[in-house]
Amino acid sequence: MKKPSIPKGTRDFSPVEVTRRNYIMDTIKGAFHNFGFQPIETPSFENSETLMGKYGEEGDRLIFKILNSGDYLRKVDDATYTEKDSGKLTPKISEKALRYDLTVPFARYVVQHQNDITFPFKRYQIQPVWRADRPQKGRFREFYQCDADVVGSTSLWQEVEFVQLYDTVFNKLKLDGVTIKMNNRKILSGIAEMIGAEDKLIDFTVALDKLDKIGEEKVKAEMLEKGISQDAIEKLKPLFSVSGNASEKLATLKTLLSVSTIGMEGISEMECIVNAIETLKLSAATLEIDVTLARGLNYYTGAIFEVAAPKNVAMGSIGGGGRYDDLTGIFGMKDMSGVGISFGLDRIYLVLEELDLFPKTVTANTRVLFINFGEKEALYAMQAISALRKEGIPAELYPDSTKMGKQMGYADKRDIPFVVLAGESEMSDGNYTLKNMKSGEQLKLDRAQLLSKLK
RNA sequence: GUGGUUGUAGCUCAGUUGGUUAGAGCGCCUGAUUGUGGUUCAGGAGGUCGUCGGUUCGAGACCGAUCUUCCACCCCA
Repeated sequence: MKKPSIPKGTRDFSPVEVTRRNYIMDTIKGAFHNFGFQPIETPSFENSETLMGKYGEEGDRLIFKILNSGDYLRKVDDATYTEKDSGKLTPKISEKALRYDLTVPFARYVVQHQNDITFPFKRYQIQPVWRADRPQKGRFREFYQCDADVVGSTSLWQEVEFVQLYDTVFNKLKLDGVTIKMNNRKILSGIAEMIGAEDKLIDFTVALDKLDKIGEEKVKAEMLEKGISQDAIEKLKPLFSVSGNASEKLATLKTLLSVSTIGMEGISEMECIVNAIETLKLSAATLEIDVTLARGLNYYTGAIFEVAAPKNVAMGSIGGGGRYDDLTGIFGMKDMSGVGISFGLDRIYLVLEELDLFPKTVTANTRVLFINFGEKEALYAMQAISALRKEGIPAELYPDSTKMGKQMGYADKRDIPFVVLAGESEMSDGNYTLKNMKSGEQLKLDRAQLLSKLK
């Protein structure tokens, strides 16, 4: 018989994995609450028109489309069918699609429920999203995002709080050495303006983003290839060597971008955030200015964040976010600024695993197993089990009265620390024999003693 | 979506230039041990070699397609 399997890029989670994932999720949730965010949930699939075109051309390709139900092909006209143009056929046979991220559904939620929402609205959302990508290490086709966003406030204090939120979570997870990289879309625009390549902003930033990965020369080559002039690239030169701490970098940028109003605006925003964080201090993370950071440009308009795992772990970013002044604009609601961040649960899991940072605490395991000696003995055991459970001590009875070796082996394999043996002789004395599986020590106890011993 | 890579027992993997009945370790089951697990010993079960097709007298091995794994690109958590 063919062995069953699961689709590419999806995973099953074992009890240990679920426990560990819950540990991360509970930590993040706790911090979200602590910072005043409220939870919402949205459907796992949306109308296609809600998602399509919101993530760029590449995004559209990676959205999982859901086939219409019924005899969907019959409703397609012959011309469209014969043409075999997927782009034209898809909207006719698919009207729903799986959630691709949590930000766009959130924007939809805000616009749809605007009359019931009190602004500024701080929401968090922890749900799976789906991408039809090719899986790699730390990249799956089904994965969880943990997002926190605020809409309805342009205050830079939000950005400051998000930096603190990142720091709080990583501190609680004992994950030291993460770097929160920060940039600002306005600075990128300013640079493009300065070199006279405003129209090539996206191409220019995508190339710039690769600086630490492929090096200065290759970045220049890619820019040249995208039609950015040699002259313009020359003007970028000082940018490649911006160094020092945050304040020093800002000072350098100020002289470089003095000609650009928008660039200066970005610098002053970053300055505000950096100054606040310098006073408030971070404990687990470092805030770093990185003018080459350029993610999510399809909607970010101000601050851009990306969190890098500690340097000794080979892992891409474990979180990201930014400010988007007009996210709800795509659904017809103007002047609603938003800013938010996201935690990559699956990647954080891999990092904690690699650094052996999961707490050793005994997982929500059974504390005591009662050996089953038969009907009468099982009933006797159940009385003690009920009493233990009432005290909050996880206890269970081996369901079948099979050979003792098998029952003991079960306790051993499941790492259950105590076993109770209660057969005829114990029953007649009103006792229970408690065995410590680690030391092998055995004690005869009455029910009250058993309870206090297992507490 | 582009290029490469991987698939043999429940798990980790051997398997020679194509040649008879495909192996090991771990795990599992049974017994030594009918009220004592983790150790030891003896025995046992388990595989249409990812799938489909092709070459050949003969394919786990060679060829093609497809699925899967991992990697790079693209992009991203």
